[in-house]
Amino acid sequence: MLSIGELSRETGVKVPTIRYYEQMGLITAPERSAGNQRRYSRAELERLAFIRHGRDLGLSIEDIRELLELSAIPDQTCAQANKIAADHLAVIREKILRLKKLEKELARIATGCKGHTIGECYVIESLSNHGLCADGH
Amino acid sequence: MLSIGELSRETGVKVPTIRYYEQMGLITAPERSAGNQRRYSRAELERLAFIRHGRDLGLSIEDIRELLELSAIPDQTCAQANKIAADHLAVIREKILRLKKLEKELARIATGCKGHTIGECYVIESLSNHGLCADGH
DNA sequence: CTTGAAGCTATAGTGGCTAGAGGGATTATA
DNA sequence: TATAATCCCTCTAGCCACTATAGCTTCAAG
Ligand SMILES: [Zn+2]
Ligand SMILES: [Zn+2]
Ligand SMILES: [Zn+2]
Ligand SMILES: [Zn+2]
Repeated sequence: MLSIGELSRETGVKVPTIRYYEQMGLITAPERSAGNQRRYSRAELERLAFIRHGRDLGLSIEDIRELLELSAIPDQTCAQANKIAADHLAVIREKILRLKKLEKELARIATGCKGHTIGECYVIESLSNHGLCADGH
Repeated sequence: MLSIGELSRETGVKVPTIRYYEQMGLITAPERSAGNQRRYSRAELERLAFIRHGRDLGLSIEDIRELLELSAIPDQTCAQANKIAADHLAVIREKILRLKKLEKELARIATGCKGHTIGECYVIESLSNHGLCADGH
């Protein structure tokens, strides 16, 4: 049996976050010690590691909740699990595209200032005037 | 003089967001009509457009607040404005790098499932086992 | 003068945590 | 066994940048 601190160290999930996940119903309330402290089993550690991995991959809590529910039914079709992964990949790709556009614009803005005062500053001018931007963002 | 709705249409900033910016002190409380409704001048429209452009470029409210304060002092050096832009560019580039790693991992996960049931699902397996991941994320 | 859109304030909710206050439990050492 | 250090408990509030709702008032067009 692990204390919440040990579980935290083993999974890399911070202690208040573990309690938060319990409150959100992502993990069930564990056993308690005689003095009312949480005590976790190995199965609970694995579940938390699954959650952590999902979060590290950028999945939302709700996606993870659904994947956890699915993973409890080994005989069911995995179409929905595949869809969650595919949808999330699409979201990440869109984010990358958006950020690349921003990067282009910001690289121009951040390197374009040849002046020395605010009155001549290309950064300030660029923010005042979206017409200087190449892409629509 | 513009009503808050007209200002919203002209800048693309939603009405509740304009009120929120006022509350945050990013824009000053405008004149009011006889019936207590907000009335904006062209100068206020330009200030809001500046804010909107900053947000579209991903700057934080605090960065924008600082840039607005700087822009009021045309004779001062613009070093700080340039720094805000450069720092933000660096943040965006880091985000892109992180998302590209995620994309790689997710592309593998989302396209790797050859099974049909949860029990054989590569998505579920990948989440359970970080060892399958190439990069540390 | 009526109607419907638009505006007002105040409060609470979003996601995913994180921080702090004010205590109780456990464990290691003396 | 005493004590001190560390850990853990609950509860509440805060973070960011909005967004939504409720219950009301004002405005502009016909
Ligand atoms: Zn400059
Ligand atoms: Zn622009
Ligand atoms: Zn599958
Ligand atoms: Zn991994």
